[in-house]
Amino acid sequence: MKLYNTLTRQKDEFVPVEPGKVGIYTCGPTVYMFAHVGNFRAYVFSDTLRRVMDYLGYQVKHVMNVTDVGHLTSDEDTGEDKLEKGARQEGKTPQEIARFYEKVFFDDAARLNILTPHIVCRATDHIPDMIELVRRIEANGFAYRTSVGLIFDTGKYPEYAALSRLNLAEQQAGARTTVDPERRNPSDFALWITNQPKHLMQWDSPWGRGFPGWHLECSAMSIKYLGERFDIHTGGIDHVPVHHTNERAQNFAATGKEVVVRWMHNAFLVINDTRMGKSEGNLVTISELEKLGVAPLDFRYLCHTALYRMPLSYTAESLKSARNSLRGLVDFGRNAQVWPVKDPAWTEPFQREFKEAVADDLNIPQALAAAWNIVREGNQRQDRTAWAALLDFDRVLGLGLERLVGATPGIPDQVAELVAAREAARKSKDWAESDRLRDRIGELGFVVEDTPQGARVKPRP
RNA sequence: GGCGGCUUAGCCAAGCAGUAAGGCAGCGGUCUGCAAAACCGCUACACUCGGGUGCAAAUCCCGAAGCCGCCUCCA
Repeated sequence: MKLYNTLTRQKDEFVPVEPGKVGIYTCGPTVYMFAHVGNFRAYVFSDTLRRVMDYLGYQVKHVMNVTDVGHLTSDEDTGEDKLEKGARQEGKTPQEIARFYEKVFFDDAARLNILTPHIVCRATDHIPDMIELVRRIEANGFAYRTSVGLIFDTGKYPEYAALSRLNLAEQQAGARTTVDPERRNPSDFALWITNQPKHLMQWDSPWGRGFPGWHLECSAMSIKYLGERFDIHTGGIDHVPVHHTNERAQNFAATGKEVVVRWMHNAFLVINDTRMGKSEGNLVTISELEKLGVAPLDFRYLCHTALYRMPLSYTAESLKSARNSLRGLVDFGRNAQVWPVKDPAWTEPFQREFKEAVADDLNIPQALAAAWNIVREGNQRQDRTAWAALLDFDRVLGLGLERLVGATPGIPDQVAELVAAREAARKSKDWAESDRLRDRIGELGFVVEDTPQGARVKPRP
């Protein structure tokens, strides 16, 4: 299979570190506020990556962090911790805040059929691992002290700019932040932050009481769970220049190796020609999506309509399109599941197309096209083989088609009575009464469809 | 100022050198008491614009325009 690598800026053949296995580390949520649909595009992406790897027969180990400390509100290594700010605003402890939003995150993820990573690790549970990693970094001569704490010396790592292809000489250092005169290089960042007495979450360390820099947790935990050389690290494209660049530098400083073989980054969800972000004030959560009449899985389908590396338009129209598409797939399943199996082989070319598409840097749009071709031809053939193929595809798509098809919403007794009455009216060809009853059923929020097998009722779309 | 991305039908979006996937919407038809649902069919002589290199370019190169992201926290 081929996968894009941010480091090399090209698609190349995936060769696992250990044959038959793949280790994936995903930059997880900072749990101090609700995650929005833009965030979730990233997790649909990493989930899809995991599912594709599994589909192609790899033994997957998927690790994701939960950031519950150390993520400051500014990058000056002196600002307020996000968790603590949230706690102060809501009158709770940082841990209460973190656990609350962590739970909401995983509840939302579950509604998107995002599989829980095999290992979910909280930063605060790994402080000793982080301290140990910093010891190694310091022992290897990559750190120095300032009044802020222990600082990473990016000047010691010639490869520092490679991941994001930074032009450090031309970068306008401190263009939007104040320059710390104690730093040797503008890009240097804090490994361990001390002298912040107002900070609630503090731990003892060889460098004094304090707390870890943001980038540290991902280095420490990815190495702990996946080893000093692992296959894939995922995250949003915004993490390339700072977070992942620094992580990579830490990894090298501690181990002397290129720890991450392949970096993969998803592009943003674009809403009204701008990104979705807190400062943009255009956040939409999964719950709010449902208020708009859009199911979480409709959103998952939307994510599948574009390549993960391309910006995806999030509009009322694109959402509606995704919702209708998913309904189409489900409606097909309702019909197809009762057809006989006629020719078990005709879907094979499409299945091959599907597999090739997902193995080509996760080209889900192309894979989806194969699925729809099966739908069209399946309809013509009236062959359940089509449905079996779609259920196989769903191992990658994660739309839960089988469950969606099986889901039969409850029909209120009142509606059932009206339907029965209408059936009687139709039998006696009393069309006026029949139509009146259909309108009445419609007012109650249901649609009745006449089929050869009798009336079928479902909630109005 | 630096780095990067995008521009394909009404909308979303694949394709990345061999003559435009797929979905949504729309239109026509079959079915139906009428509908709905479902199904069948149709819908870009063309890929922002201008040059260039190829037998061949949406696809490669150069240039222009528009839009966007990152270099503050951010998926």
